[in-house]
Amino acid sequence: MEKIRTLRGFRDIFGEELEKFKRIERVFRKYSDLLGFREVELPVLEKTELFVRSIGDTTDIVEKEMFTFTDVGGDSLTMRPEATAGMVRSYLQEGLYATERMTKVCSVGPMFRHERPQKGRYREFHQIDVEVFGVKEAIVDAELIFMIRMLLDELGIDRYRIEVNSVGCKTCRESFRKVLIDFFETRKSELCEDCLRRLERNPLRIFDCKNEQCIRVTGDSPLLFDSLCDECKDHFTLFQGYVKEFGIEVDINKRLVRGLDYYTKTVFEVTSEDLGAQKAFMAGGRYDNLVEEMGGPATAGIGFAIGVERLAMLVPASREKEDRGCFFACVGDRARDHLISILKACTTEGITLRYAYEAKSLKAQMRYADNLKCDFVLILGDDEIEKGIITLRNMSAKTQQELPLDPQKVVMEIKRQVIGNR
RNA sequence: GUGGGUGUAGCUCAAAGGUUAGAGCAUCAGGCUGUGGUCCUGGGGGCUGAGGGUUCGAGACCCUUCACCCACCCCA
Repeated sequence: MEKIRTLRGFRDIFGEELEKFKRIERVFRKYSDLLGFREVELPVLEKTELFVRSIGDTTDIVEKEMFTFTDVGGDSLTMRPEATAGMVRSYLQEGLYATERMTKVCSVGPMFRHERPQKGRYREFHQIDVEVFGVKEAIVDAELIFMIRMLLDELGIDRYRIEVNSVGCKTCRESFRKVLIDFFETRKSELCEDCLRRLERNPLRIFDCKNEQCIRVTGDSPLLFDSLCDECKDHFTLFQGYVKEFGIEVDINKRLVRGLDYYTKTVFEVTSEDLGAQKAFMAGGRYDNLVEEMGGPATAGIGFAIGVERLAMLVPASREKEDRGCFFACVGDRARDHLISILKACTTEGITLRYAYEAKSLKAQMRYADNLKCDFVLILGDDEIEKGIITLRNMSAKTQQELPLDPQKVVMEIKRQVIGNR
């Protein structure tokens, strides 16, 4: 019979990788709390329309990467491919725009995109998401960069670049679009097939192309950054100044563009050369029109997402020594009768107690205990029972002592030695 | 969706068309009474990803298919 395995791009996450996930979340929650973010948990499944309207119906995500199906009632439903859409929906649905002057929220969970898997890219992947609604001032843009910096520092990651850019607002982007199309029309013959398609669709994304020839062309092209309107220019200048005050170095990448339609003004990406081709592991930006476009009041917004799988690849393996607890080795049926009382006492007092469920030779049990890297082994057999004692062996010190056969006293002694071990 | 690479034991990999497909690691059991790691001995474990073909003979060669990996597109 064929083994059933996970769907393509879906994985079991466990062991060392899961430990890194947990560490990342722990560090994240520390700073999201400190900076006043409120955590929310949102549905994984939403109406398809939510994503079509927010992400943009000509983006690749919406066109070919969503897990979409029709449910029994006939509605088109979609497994969320990113977090911001749901966050905006929730902000509007819960009426937060009316009850607080600004809103800082964050969320952690799985996202789904129907893409071809590769290094650092899966169909089910995890994002940590941060959003601020109702603040148009550039100081909050810088605050998010600061937050990113604190996270990276505490996680012990130092090989990365923070790239920033401005993609302007509706007005400056529209007028620039025409300039850009005119330019590329004159150089059409030099562009690759993909870029010719981009020219029709979204010419800004030609800047993303990895083809050398195209890169040469874009080198000669006018840049959106250089034709920002005064408001957008001022916003970016302020942002830069605040970032500098935080003492954070960022690289201005005037070619940086994002794949989602809703971004305005500030955009940023954190990249690492240690990740393979998918080198961006955090990214975000401002979206000052999105809330209104989704049917809410005109409300500024900004946020970013962390790709947890990608970030985990950069997190150094933790070398914290974990407490492997104690093993109970028993010889003979009479000894087994004491198992439950000892297990109860240990568990109550916070000591991990493990033992062999099936009867085995003492040698086998010792081997097992060693295998589990237990720090202590309790040995109980007929000899001990006769004398009313139990043997406690310290595995690393290779010493052992006799204790009275009393679960409470045994547990107290182990606790005392555990503290001494540290 | 497109291109390239790889599929052999739980894991990492051998076997240049010729016996019964091997090794290391892992696992389990022994090495005289009830004591772990090192060492020694032994055991279990495989439809060689699947299906077809060529051949006296296929893990190997050919075709098909599936899976995984990497890359493109795009994105975290």
